[in-house]
Amino acid sequence: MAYRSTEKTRNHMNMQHNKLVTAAKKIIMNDGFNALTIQKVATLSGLAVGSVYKHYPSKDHLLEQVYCELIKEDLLIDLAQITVSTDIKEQLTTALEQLFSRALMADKLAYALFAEPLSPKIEQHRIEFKEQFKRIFSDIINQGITQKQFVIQDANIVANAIMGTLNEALLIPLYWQHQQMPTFERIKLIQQCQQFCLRSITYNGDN
Amino acid sequence: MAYRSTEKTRNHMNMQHNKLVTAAKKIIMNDGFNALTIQKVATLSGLAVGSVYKHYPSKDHLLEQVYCELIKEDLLIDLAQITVSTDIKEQLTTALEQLFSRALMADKLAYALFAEPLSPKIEQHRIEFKEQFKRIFSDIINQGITQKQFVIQDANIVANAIMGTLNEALLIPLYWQHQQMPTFERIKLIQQCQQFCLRSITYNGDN
DNA sequence: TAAATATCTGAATCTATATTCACATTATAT
DNA sequence: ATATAATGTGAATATAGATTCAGATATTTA
Repeated sequence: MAYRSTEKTRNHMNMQHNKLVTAAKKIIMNDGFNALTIQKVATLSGLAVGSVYKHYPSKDHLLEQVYCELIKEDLLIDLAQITVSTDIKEQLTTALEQLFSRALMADKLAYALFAEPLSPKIEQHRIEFKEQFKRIFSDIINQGITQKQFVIQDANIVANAIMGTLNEALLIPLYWQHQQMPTFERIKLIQQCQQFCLRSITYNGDN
Repeated sequence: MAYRSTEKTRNHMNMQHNKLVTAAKKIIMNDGFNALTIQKVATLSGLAVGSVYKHYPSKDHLLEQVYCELIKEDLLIDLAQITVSTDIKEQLTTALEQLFSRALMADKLAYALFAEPLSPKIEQHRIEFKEQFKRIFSDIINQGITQKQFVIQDANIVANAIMGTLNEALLIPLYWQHQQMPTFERIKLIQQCQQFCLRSITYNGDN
């Protein structure tokens, strides 16, 4: 007589949900957040417009979730990689290399996640993730300063400058070149950004 | 019998036009480009909505003009100031100081001009102005490299990194602090950003 | 002053999307 | 098989803001 959710329905629900998220991610990776409309995700995922709202109360909720998932999957820095070495300068070098190379590999997506104009709700998440990235760097920098390996300065400002370099020297140029950058040039770009940051932080940045 | 424009009408036209531009600038300085609606400029300038379109064919045209005027009035770097010294390192120091201090003095406006999300049309102007700023720096840097005063590196990438530092280390923090930064802290911030850039470019950045 | 023409006005129109909702379909439990 | 309840559907609605336009007002010239 009654009707309760069962294994089968829950499975189906999850399938639908996956289709939805997959479609949303595809749109964002190709054309960014601002290109995403409910119509498009609905069509691409094979659901109806109204069904989208069975999974998320609003577009912003959908975008929030997708934003967080994408940044965790594709851009979050692997701390284990960084602490492989105990040498603080090597740690900094690795961290910079990871941030820049991940961003450059993620192509359009990195632009969307870091630089594309977003609604305030999602911008808030971006700020929080940026804080995470920055904290990774400011921690390393402060350690280096304590160990008298790095120049004495405000580590937070430097962390901001690193994020700025990422945006303006990597993501935005790449975006305006429509991702048409050959691999060897990408590697050179990563190295130059890395060197730029290292020189400002360590006493002998030219390696 | 006929009717032709006369001194008086042209004056009136100009007055109206001024009121319009002034109102637009006021809105942008207070709340940014995205807060500007035709309704608001109309109300604030005392014109009717329809009259706005006697002066500009579209909102974007109005914004374009205002964007360019604001950046020229408030942020463009004074080249004469820079070339006061013939010492290339001093030139770089002055240029950085000018860029950062002007931005910090312009408060919300600098955020609006450099960092706020804009429509593509206006973004194009922003890119052009940024190119101007960058060229000022890359020229100085290339000179310094030729004179063996600066580290050998791609000056364009460095110029981008400087713009990035401006955005992430100055404008955005200031914006999120709602411009509540005491003067002495602003000066410290400018100096730190300046030092950060100098260290990456010159051989002895700590002055 | 009247004819001719320009400018002014703001309500009505247009556009692009997000969101809702009445109805249709599907699944469950008996 | 049927009653009950969830889920699916997409046309209709809501919203915000840019743009237009028919009529009102103002200015010029004769």
